[in-house]
Amino acid sequence: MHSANPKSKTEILKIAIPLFAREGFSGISMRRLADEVGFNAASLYHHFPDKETLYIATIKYAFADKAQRLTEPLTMSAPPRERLKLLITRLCQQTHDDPDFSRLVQREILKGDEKRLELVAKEVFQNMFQGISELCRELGPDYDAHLLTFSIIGLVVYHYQTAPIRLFLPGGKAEHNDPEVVAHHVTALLLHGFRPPAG
Amino acid sequence: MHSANPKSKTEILKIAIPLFAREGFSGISMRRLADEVGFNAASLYHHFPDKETLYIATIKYAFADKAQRLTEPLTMSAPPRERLKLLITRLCQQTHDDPDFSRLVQREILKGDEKRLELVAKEVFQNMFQGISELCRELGPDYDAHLLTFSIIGLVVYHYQTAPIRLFLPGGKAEHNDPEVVAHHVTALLLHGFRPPAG
DNA sequence: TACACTCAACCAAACGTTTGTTTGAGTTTT
DNA sequence: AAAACTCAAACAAACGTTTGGTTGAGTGTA
Repeated sequence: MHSANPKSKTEILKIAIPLFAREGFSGISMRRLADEVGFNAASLYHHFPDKETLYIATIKYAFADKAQRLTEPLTMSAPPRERLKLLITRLCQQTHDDPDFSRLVQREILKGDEKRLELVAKEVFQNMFQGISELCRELGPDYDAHLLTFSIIGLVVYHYQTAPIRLFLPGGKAEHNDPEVVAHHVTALLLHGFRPPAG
Repeated sequence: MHSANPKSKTEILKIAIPLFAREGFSGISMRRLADEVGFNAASLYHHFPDKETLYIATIKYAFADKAQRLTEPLTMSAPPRERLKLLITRLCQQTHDDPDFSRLVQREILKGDEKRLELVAKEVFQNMFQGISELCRELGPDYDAHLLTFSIIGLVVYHYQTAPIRLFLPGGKAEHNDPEVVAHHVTALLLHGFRPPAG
């Protein structure tokens, strides 16, 4: 009984994720990737027909199951404000722990291929987006739910996106990357705006 | 008095901005850039010693004077809330009108070269950052000014950054890119949090 | 047990193309 | 005439990809 061995395939993808995330599609050659895996460049073509297929497979692999993890805090039964706190905390942890995911999403948006963006939107973000939107309709019924949803995500994602440059600007500290610190800040800002209650 | 003719040089840079912004450094070849300019590839080497120098010149050219325009609304004498509204409105307009600037900043952060990030931070963003930070200390004295400053910028920048994918998510409309709509939304959220006053 | 056979996995070498860059000679401008 | 500018042609290196294998574990037959 012969079956395609998925081990090497996913091992290639695991190594490809940070490479493509940091250097981009045209920034990583097949030889460079093969070197990192410990293969000859030709061996990559045994598992994938060409570079673009390998890249798309890398993205799909990096995005797999992310949708579930992101929607998890939304399914809990708790007061809206508690669900918001939980969501933001989880979002901060996730974004902090897996920066390559954010980078790959960023690069997909920068490339701007509509078909691929539509796929990513529907398969990765749609569930989380709708969950947050419903929460927004409860907590901020006077706002546009679409705008507010992206504001919540943006407050978290943009913060970690700009981490490398924030250290060079006044007041930047390493502890500003602590997910709990960020989550507390974002939650307070969303709930109360510029004038938070004491504590 | 002989000085290098800056005309061709800046014409090259003007054309290089959108190309590098959309495709990245390794995504644009010297031949491709020369074609767009209407030159032979070799001619580029009369104006710039190599590709990297050309790229850095492109960034500097794209970033020039941006610092001034961004700080302009901060110098006005008006109540803090008015200055905030003005700042956010201008930030939305600027980000909307010049998407390539945001893209180049994004790519610089993605690359993560510390020396170049330090340069960009100090020469492009420092003034604006400090101005917003002072405004933050007036409007939201209970917050960390550094975190709050990045929250303000992030609310605007992330919104336009994600424009290409927002259309594929529920509730996305073209009018969500209107700077006035975005400015109104962001200002209300910052001032009041989830529960804005009527109107 | 031994033998022949299959097939996924891997690699060395080479393919044609594209890359960044250089050269040298021509054209335009001053 | 001198300086600034442009180009066709060529360079080595790196690129994505193909070719033609070798290997070793699994399977069926005797």
